[in-house]
Amino acid sequence: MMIEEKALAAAKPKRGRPRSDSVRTLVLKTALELLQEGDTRALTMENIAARARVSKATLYRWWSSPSAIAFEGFLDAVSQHLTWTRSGTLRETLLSQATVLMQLFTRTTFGCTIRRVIADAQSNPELQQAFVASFISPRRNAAKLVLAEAMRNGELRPGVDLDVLLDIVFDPIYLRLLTRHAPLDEAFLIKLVDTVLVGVSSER
Amino acid sequence: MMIEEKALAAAKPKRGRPRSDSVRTLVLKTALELLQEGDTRALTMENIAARARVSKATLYRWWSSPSAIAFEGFLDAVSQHLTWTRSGTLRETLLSQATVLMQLFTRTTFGCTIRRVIADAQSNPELQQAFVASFISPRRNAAKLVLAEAMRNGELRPGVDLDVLLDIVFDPIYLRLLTRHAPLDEAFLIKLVDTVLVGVSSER
Amino acid sequence: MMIEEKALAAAKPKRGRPRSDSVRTLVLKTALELLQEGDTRALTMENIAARARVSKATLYRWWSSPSAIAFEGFLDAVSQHLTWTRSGTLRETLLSQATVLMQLFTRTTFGCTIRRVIADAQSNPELQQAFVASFISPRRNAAKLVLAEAMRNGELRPGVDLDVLLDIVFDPIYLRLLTRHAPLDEAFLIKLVDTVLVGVSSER
Amino acid sequence: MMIEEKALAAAKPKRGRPRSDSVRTLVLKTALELLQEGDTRALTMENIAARARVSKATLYRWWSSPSAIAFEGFLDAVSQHLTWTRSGTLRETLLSQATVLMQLFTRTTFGCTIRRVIADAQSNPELQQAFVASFISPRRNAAKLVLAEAMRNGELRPGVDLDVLLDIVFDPIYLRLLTRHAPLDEAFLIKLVDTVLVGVSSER
DNA sequence: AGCTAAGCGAGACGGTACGTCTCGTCTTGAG
DNA sequence: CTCAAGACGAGACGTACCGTCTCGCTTAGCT
Repeated sequence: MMIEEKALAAAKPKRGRPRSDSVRTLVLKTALELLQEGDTRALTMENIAARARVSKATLYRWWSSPSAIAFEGFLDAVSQHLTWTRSGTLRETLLSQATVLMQLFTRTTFGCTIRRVIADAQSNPELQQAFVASFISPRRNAAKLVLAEAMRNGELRPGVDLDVLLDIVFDPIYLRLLTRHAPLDEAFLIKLVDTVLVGVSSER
Repeated sequence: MMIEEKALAAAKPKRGRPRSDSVRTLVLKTALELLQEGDTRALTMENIAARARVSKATLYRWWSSPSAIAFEGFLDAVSQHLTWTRSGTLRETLLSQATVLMQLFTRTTFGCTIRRVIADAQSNPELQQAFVASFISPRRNAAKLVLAEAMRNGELRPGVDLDVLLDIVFDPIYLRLLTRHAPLDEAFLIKLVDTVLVGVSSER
Repeated sequence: MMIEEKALAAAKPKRGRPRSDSVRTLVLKTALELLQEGDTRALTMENIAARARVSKATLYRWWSSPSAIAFEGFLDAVSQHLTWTRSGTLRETLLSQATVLMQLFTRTTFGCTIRRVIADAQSNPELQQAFVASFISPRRNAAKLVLAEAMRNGELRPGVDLDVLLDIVFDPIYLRLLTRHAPLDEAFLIKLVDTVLVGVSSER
Repeated sequence: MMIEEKALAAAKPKRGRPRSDSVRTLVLKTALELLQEGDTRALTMENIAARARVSKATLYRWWSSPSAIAFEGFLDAVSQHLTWTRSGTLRETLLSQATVLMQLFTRTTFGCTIRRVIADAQSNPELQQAFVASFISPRRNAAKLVLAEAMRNGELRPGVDLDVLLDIVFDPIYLRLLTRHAPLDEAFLIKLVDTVLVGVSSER
C-alpha cells in the first residue's frame, strides 16, 4: 500500500497548475448526456466542448477522441455496479450476471456508449486496447475467480475452458446489442444460460 | 409488390441510358481494395470516387454510404462461399462452418469489411437492417435447415433452440473479430464447438 | 478570328459546375465590409464565411488568406478610379495623383485595406508579390508613361530616374498611412510635391 | 564585491531567485534569434517562452506582444549605431545615413524586425505609438539638428521643410523594405539622394 | 433520323468536425 | 515576493468529407 502511494506521489511531480477535477467530471458527464439524447453522431469533440463550456484544447489534452471520453465516463459510472459475486447456484450466478449486463445495455444510456465505443474501436487501436484492458479483461478476470470456485465446488465440469465459457454466455449478449438480429430480453438469457449449461448434443 | 415492380422493370427496361454495370463492378472492387490497404478511415466516398475515377454523384445515386458499397462488394464476392452443407457429424459440420467464417475474417480483406460494416451500422439503421437481412438472416436460415435435420437424425438434443445454438457457436467468433480480446484461431474454434456440444454443467 | 475563338473555347474546357460569380462578389463585398467596421482583426476567414454564408472550403479554394480576399475586393473596387492622366502642368498632375491616393487612404475603407495587405504581406510572400504585380507595378507603369511624356515636353529635367521620382513623391504618402508619424493631408502633399520638384540643395 | 556577487547570481540563475534583468536580456535575445531564423510567424509568445525557458506569465507581465519584445530588443541593440552626425557635405551626410539604414535592413536581422513591428503596428496602436515615439521621432529630431545646421551653412535651400526632406529621403527606403517592389541597394540610394537634392523640375 | 431521358465525370458549393495553434489568464509549487 | 510549469477558455487556423448541385457529354430506346 505504502509503496503504491509513494509510486503514485512520485508519478505526480506536481509542477504547474494541477489538473482541474471539476472539468474532468463535467466533461465525462456531458459526453454521457450527449449520447443519452439519441443521436450517436452528436458525440463530437466540438459538441462536448460547447456544451460543457470547455476548450477543445483541454479535451484533446486529456482524451484522444469523443468515444474515449464516453468510455472513461462509462467506466467511472458503471464499474462499481459490475462486480462478480456468487448468487446461489452456478446457473443463478450466470443468469444474474447476464441480466445485469443486459439491463445495463437496454435500460440505460450505456448501451449506446458501448455500441459507440466498439464501433470507434474498429478504426482506433488505442481505444480498442483501452476497452479490452479497462473493461473486458478486469471483468473476465473477476468472473474467472468465481467460476474457478464453482469448478472446485463441482458445479462446473472439470476441464471446461473458462474463457470459452465466458465467450459463449456473454458474447451473444454483446452481439444482439450490436446487430439487433434478435431481441435481447430475459427469455433469451434463460435459454442462453440453460443451453450453455446442458450442451446441445444428444450424446452422453 | 416490390417484387412485382422489380420484375416489371426488369422486363421493360426504362428509358434513357442504362446503368453501367462496369461502373458498379469497378466501384465495388475499388471499395474492397481501399479496405484491403489497411486504414479503415480511407474508405470514403471521396476516395472511392477519386480512385475509381467515378463521379461522387454516381456513387450517391446508387449507394448511401461507403460501407454500403463495401458491404455490397462483400456480398457479391462472398455469398457463394458461405453455403451451409452437412459435412459428416454435427460436430464436424459446426467446426467446418466456424472455420470457414474464421478464415474469411482472418485471411482475407473481409474481416476489415465486416468490422467496418458493423461499426457503421451502429449509427446507420438502414445499414444495420441491410446487414441482418442480406447477410445474417439468410445464413442463419440456411443453418437452421441443416441443424433441424441434425435434430431429426438424433444428433441434436430435442428442444434445443436453434437460434441460441447459432448464437453461442458463432457470436464469439464475431466478437473476437471486433474486440480482439483473445486470439481467433483453430484451437479456439475446437474448444468452442466442443464446449457448446457437451455443455459446461457437471450435472446430468 | 475563328482561330482565336477556338483558342478561347479550348482555354475554357468548362468541365464541371462553373464557378459562381455571385459567391465571388459576395465574398469580396463582405471582406471590405468587415474591414470597414474598424477592427482589422475581425477580417478572418471564419468571419467572412459566417457573414457571407459561404463555406470556408470555398474561401480556401479561391483565396489563400483573408487579406488576399480584401485585396482582390480592393482591386475590383478601386482600380478604375486610379488612372494616370495628365491634368495641366506636371505639378498639377503629381498633386492631383497624390491627392487621389491620399483621399483613397483617408476618406474610404481602403486605407484599412492597404494597411492590412501590406502588414500581412510581411509574412506572406505570395501576397507580397500579388500586391506589387497587381497594384503597385501597373500604377507605376501608367505613371511612367505620363511622366515620360512630361520629360519629352520639357517639364521634367532630362536624366531623372522615373522610378526614383515616383518613390519620393508617393512613398511618403504610404509611410504616413502606415506609421502615422505625421498628418496626411493636403498641406503635406503640396509641400511634398513642391520640394520634390525644386529640390533641396541651395546649389545650381 | 557586489559586482561579483551579481555576476555570480546572473551566471547561476538556478540558485536563489533569478534576477529579473537576466530574464529581460535573455528574452530580448531570444526574440531576435527567432526572427533571425527566417519565419516571421515563429515570433510568438509561446515560442519565446519555450526557447528562453521563461514563463509566459513573465512575458505578459512586461510586454504586451511578441513584436513589442522584438522592438525593445531592436532598440537595445541598434539605437547606439544610429546616430546622426555630419560626414562631409550635405550629400555625403544624407548618403551615409541612408546607407547605414539600408545596411541595417539588408545585412542584419533588423530588417525582419522592423517589418514585423510595422506590420503588427497596423493592428496594435500601442505598438504604433511606441515605434514612433521610441524610434522614428528621436531619429528625426537628431536628423533635424544636423539639417538645420546645414541650412545655416547654406548647403540647404532656405525654406525647405525638414520633415518633408526626411520623408522623401528615407521613406522610399522603408517602402522598399516593406514592398520589395524594387531593389534596395547603394545605386538606388545614390540616385535617390541626388534626385532629392537637385529636384526633378527642368525649371529654375 | 431526331427526340428524350437517364447515366455519367467533373467539380463548385454549404456544411460540419476535425486536430492544431496561439493568445492571454489562471493556479499551483519552488526558491 | 518572483518565477517555472502548465492547465484552461477562447477562438482562428487549414483540411477532410459529407451530401447536393450544376454543368456538358454520352448512351440508349422511343417516336
